[in-house]
Amino acid sequence: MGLSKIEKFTAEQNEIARLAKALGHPARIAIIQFLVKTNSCVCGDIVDELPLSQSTVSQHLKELKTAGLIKGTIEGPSVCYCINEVTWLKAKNLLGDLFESYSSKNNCC
Amino acid sequence: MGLSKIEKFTAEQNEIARLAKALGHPARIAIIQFLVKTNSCVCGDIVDELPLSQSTVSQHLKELKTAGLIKGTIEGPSVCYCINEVTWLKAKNLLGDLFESYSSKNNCC
DNA sequence: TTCCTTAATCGTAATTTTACGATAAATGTT
DNA sequence: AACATTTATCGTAAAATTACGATTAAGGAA
Repeated sequence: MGLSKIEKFTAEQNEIARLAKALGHPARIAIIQFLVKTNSCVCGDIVDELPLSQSTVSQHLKELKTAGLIKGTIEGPSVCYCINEVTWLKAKNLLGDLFESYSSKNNCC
Repeated sequence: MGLSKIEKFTAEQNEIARLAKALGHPARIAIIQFLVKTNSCVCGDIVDELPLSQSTVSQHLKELKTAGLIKGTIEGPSVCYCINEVTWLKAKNLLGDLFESYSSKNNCC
């Protein structure tokens, strides 16, 4: 079926999974790392940074944008992308809390 | 094509993406949260906790196990699962570093 | 041994993802 | 206006994901 039954899970579980899934491809990690490294809007250079075709990169950018992790603003003929701080912090907190919630004590196997 | 060109990216990018992808489904988040909550080996109760069939849950468990995030030990007729601490901490660090690497200063759009 | 329980695997189907070339749309330049 | 640049979208194909029922495998209980 390929379609997750999102209605069966909590809003938080769906949200965490949605954000993690958006980060679940090396190209998108590369895009994020590039945006973080330059630490400002990046206009037009992203395609050149990736070993993928322009259309494929555009698709990955769209997925990151749909997930809310980045945002793009039109700047003349090109588009400038940067990290979307609000969702970025939400992802940081949700995933951070998940990782923090585990304690190695009582681990029996 | 559905196949990511993992050879085009760095080992770190692939590793982060691989771990994030494993967390990219609400059922797997639910499994992880359940294991974290009980904070010990969970034997046989996982299927009952999820709104999915036994075979589907088994498939999700396998993906988490393949990613290294959980481990299962055979305990009589059932299998006990728990968080795999080593990979869990690796994921925590890799994703943690990624989220920490972003600073909202100089954000222009 | 026979039965029951538990979990993995198989087979299958629908959907999504990944990827690329080609095309379209939008803006700036000459 | 004509052209070049940049990015999104369309069309397509291959592969992966998700899901379930049915079956298999393994261990414990009667």
